[in-house]
Amino acid sequence: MRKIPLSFYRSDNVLEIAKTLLGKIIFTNWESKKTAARIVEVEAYNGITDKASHAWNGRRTDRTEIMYQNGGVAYVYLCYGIHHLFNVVTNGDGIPHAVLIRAGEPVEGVATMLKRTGKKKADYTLTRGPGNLTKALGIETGHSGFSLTSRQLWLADDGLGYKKGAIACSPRIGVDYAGEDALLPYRFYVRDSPYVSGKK
DNA sequence: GAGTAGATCCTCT
DNA sequence: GAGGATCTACTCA
Repeated sequence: MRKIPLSFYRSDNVLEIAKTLLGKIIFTNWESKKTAARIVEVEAYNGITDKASHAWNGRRTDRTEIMYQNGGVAYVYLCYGIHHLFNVVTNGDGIPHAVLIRAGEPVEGVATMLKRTGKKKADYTLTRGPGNLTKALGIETGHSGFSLTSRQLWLADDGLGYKKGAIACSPRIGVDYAGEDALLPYRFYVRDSPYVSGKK
């Protein structure tokens, strides 16, 4: 198991990074409670030419400023007033690429996840969907800007790789407002994981 | 089982 | 002041 190095995030091919992130593991470790989930679903947000991205057309605000940072930091923001969405910022300084982590499989600290989410038993709803995932991992907007190589939050590679046939792609979810860009096949997921969100 | 409303608050206009 | 990279529960059939 090795921590993913910063150089990985600095690639200019956000689609490649998104695909590669499938099977990797997100660790969080705050308040002495360690939790981890294996990523099974992601979406790529391709910078200023992508209407679905917050940074579309070079929009730059206090909130999106994080996306313009050098790759390897977390971008967390609140959606619908309830859900925290966790993104991995990629590419170099000044280029607002990001990968939204949409779903994972619990790996470690399931008891802690159950406590955080208020669920009684671990089933596939625990880390299915971006809102549930961040809740289970304890990620909140205050963690936006954290380095992904820090001691509290990091991504790791345990050597597991999915075969090409096990990975599928599709248009992104919940971005109908983005016009034709909503049709781009920028969502990648593990085909037979019950933790993948969206239609069954 | 399918469809829809409500929750709830930060961010940008 | 409106709306959103969502989820859940409830209605109706």
